[in-house]
Amino acid sequence: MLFCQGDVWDHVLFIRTGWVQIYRQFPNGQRLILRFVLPGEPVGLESDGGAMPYTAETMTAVTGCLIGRAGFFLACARSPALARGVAALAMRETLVAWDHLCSVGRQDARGRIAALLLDLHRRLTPPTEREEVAEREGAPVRVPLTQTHIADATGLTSVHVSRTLKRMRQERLLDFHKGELVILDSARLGALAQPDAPSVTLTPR
Amino acid sequence: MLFCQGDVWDHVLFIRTGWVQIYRQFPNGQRLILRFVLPGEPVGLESDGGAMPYTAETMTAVTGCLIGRAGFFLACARSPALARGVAALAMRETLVAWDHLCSVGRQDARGRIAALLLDLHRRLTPPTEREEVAEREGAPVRVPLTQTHIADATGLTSVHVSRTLKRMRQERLLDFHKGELVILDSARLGALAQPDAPSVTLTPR
DNA sequence: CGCTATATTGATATGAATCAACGGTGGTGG
DNA sequence: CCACCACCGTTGATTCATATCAATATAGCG
Repeated sequence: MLFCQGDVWDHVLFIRTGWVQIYRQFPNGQRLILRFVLPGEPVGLESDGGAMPYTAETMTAVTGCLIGRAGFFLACARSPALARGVAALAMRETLVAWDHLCSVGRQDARGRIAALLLDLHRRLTPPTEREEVAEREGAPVRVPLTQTHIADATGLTSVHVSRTLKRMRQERLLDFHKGELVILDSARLGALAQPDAPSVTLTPR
Repeated sequence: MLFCQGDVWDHVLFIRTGWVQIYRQFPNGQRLILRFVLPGEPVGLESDGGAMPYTAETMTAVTGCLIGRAGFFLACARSPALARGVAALAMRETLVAWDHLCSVGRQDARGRIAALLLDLHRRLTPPTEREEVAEREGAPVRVPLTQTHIADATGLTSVHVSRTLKRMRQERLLDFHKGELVILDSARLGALAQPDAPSVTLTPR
């Protein structure tokens, strides 16, 4: 547990290895995972300096670079390039949140799970290996999630995630078992996850 | 229509008066409203400079300040304070998106609508008048939304929004008719919208 | 060994979507 | 002035997706 919703946390942590989950918890005991933090990504940037509006908890052993919040923003004030980079990071963060929002707000269980697992799979694949999509299909990737994690990230129930994963396995879309993710048919999965509409074909208004 | 998903839009627009909706559209014709932009807020900041990943459309007559994207970020590069401000803006934007995500992912129709309308009502009320919550109850506020807007922002159907608003009206929670929003019982509405869990009372893990 | 967390499966309940019809309203043009 | 039309909201009947409740299996772990 890095910090808990409500804590004051005057640091920023850049993950080098391991996974972290960022989530909100609700009075009724439910929670919603906002983001999985992978190596190279920051934790704790989104804050006004007061109580953290979310919880950060490690999912595996984690190493990273811990920086004091005040010092970090002091450095930003001295380096416009750094400040600009942080702004770009934060804006990309918003776009990621909006993708997530669309997935949860407008897709069914299969679509949400497809979107989540495809996104994780993509982020875990070095960009140099892109374009060889077919190559990567069938290769197992280590993804330290439980079905409960998937449920909490997609706004579903773990029971329903279990059923849906079973169905997707039967449909030869993917296989997910014991933290091993195998993408079997990225084309059909991508269609399920409904990538952004080709805006050219949409009549505006 | 300020710009359409897929367009290149090399500007940033700061709204002075009027409302703008930011949304994603999907191949099947559905859409999801990501954000309502109110006076004082920016449009088009979240972008990598390429095709816009969302559509921005005016909901009323709008005035504002239109700035070239390149010039704006040039100014950021010269003024660390400005860059820092933009970064803070973007981070707050992410927190807003996460609130929205929680609402859509973990609440029922009443909760989602309550959260949306309370949020709009709060943003429309000058901060100087805070603490006089009871005062503001019962005062109608102009909110230029249709029920379809509410549906597209909450991930529901306009049919279901109609039924749910009727029920909330009968429960004396609020009244929304023809763009006039009246908050009747902000306490019960706030409970429905499930504000952040009081993290102190939650046992971590 | 029993503990706890995780996954699976079945039966049932429920919230929301869908399909369909209809009424009001404002705008537009004849 | 009226006829028409597009949009918006309402309501009812029905279907469907997902939640809920409950039982069981399994595996890791101290």
